[in-house]
Amino acid sequence: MIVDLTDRDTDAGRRIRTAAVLLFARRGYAATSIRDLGKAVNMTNAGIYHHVTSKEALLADLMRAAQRELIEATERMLAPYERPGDRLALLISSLTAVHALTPMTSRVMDGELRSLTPGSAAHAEIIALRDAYEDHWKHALADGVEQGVFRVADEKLTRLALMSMCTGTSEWYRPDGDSTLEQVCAEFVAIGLAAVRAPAEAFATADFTLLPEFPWEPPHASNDPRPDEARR
Amino acid sequence: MIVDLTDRDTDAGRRIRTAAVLLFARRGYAATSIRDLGKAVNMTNAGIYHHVTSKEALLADLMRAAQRELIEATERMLAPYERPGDRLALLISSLTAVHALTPMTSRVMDGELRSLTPGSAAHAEIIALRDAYEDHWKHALADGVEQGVFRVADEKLTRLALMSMCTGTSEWYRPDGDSTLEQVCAEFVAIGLAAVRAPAEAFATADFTLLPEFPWEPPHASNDPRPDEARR
DNA sequence: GTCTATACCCGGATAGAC
DNA sequence: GTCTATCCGGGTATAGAC
Repeated sequence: MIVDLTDRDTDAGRRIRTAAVLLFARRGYAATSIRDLGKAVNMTNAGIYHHVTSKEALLADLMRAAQRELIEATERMLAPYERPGDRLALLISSLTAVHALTPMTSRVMDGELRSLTPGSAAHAEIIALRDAYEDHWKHALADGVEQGVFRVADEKLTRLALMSMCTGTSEWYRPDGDSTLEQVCAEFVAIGLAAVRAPAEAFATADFTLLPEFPWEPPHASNDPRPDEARR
Repeated sequence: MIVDLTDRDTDAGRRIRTAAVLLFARRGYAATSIRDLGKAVNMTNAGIYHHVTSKEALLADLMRAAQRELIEATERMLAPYERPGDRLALLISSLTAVHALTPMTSRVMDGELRSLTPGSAAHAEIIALRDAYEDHWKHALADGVEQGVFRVADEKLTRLALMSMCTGTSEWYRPDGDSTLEQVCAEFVAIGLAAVRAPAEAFATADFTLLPEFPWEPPHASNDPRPDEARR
C-alpha cells in the first residue's frame, strides 16, 4: 500500500529500530536527531539513510507495526470469548500487559502521533489503526450495556478512563517492582469490572503468550521508564 | 531562589505564556520554535526575548507555576478533612478536575519534564514539586491502610493506577461532551474508593472554586485536546 | 518594546568515493 | 553498506537601531 518502507529483517535495520524506539521514547521524536541515532548504532548519519527512507517514515513504520501487532494479538485473545465481561477483562489485561512489557514501543505509539505530518497518508493510516483497535473496546462496552450485564453512565467516559489506567503502566511499571504483572492485570480487571458494575463472576484471564512481539523493543533496562525518578 | 524568571504580569508576557502553553501542549516543546511562538503573538523571534530569558526558562516557569498552584489548591481542599476516604476522594476529584479544565497546562506539566536539561536546577526543582504533590497521595493511601479502612495489594500500584486515570482526562475530556465534570469526578471517586475496598459511605466532594487558576491557559477550544480525533 | 540583521550551530537529507 | 563532504534551511540567541 505504502512503499515508504524501512529496512526490515536485516541486522542493521533491527539495531536502528531498537535505538530509535529507545530514543524516541526517552527524549521524544522531535528532540532526537538522525545523528543521535547514528551515534547509538555506531554509524554516521549518512549510514542511517541506507536503511531508512526518512526520519518520519521510520517513526511511521514503528507505529504501524506496533498498532498492527496490538490489533492482531487482541483479536487472537478475544476470539474464543463471547461474553462482554470476558472480552472486557481480556481487553484490560492485554492492553495493560503490552504497556508494561514493552513500555518504549508503547510510549512511542501513544505519544508520537502528533509527530506525523497531519494529513499525510501515514498519519491517516495510524489513526485508522488506532480506531480499529478502540472499536473492540467500544463494542465490548456497548454489547455489555445492551445485554444488561454492564451498567454505565457514559460509555465513552468509561472506556477512556479504563484505557488511561491500562496505558499508564508504560510510565511506571517495572518488572522488579512490588507487584507481578499478573497481579497488576488482576487488579485492573477488578477495577474495570467494578466500573461497569458487572457482577463479580469468573472472567477470562489473559494468556500472555498471545501478546504481540516487538523484535525491536529494547530490553527493560535500568532506569527506564521514568528515568527522572529512578531514585524512588 | 532562581533568578531565571520570565516576564509576568505584563500583557505581552501573558500572551506569550498562553501561546506557549498551547503550542507546547499540541506539538511538544522540542517541536515548537521561538519563531512559531513569535508568529502566534505577532512578534518576531527577537521580540520574544525581551520577555523571556530562554526557551527552556519559559518552559520551567510554566511548569513551576502549574505545579505550585496544584499543590496549593490541593492543600486548600484537604485542609478541613481528616478521614483517608475523604482525602482520597478529594485527591481524585481535584486532580481530575484540573486536568479536565486546564488540559493544555496539564499536558505540559505531565509530558515535558524530559525537556528540562537533566541535572539543571529547574529540572530538580520541578521533580521536587511533583514529589511534594504525590506525597499527599502516598500519605492518604498509607493512612487508610494503617487505619484499616483501605485494603490494597500494593500502595504504589494503586496510587499510580488512579493517578493515570485522573490525568488521562487532559487527553479526552471536553466540556461539551456527554458527561459533566461533576459526573466524571463522581464516577472516578467511586472507582477509586472501590479500588481501595473502602466501604461505600459518603465522602467529601470537591469544591471546584478552590481549583488553581492558570491565567495563561488558553480557552478550551475547538479541536483541543486530541485534534486528530475531532471527527469522532 | 519591537524591529532588522546577523552570528553561529545543528537539523534532515543527498552525492559520490571506497 | 558505510564513509566524507556538502547543501541548505531553520534553530536559539544577541546586537543595536528606532
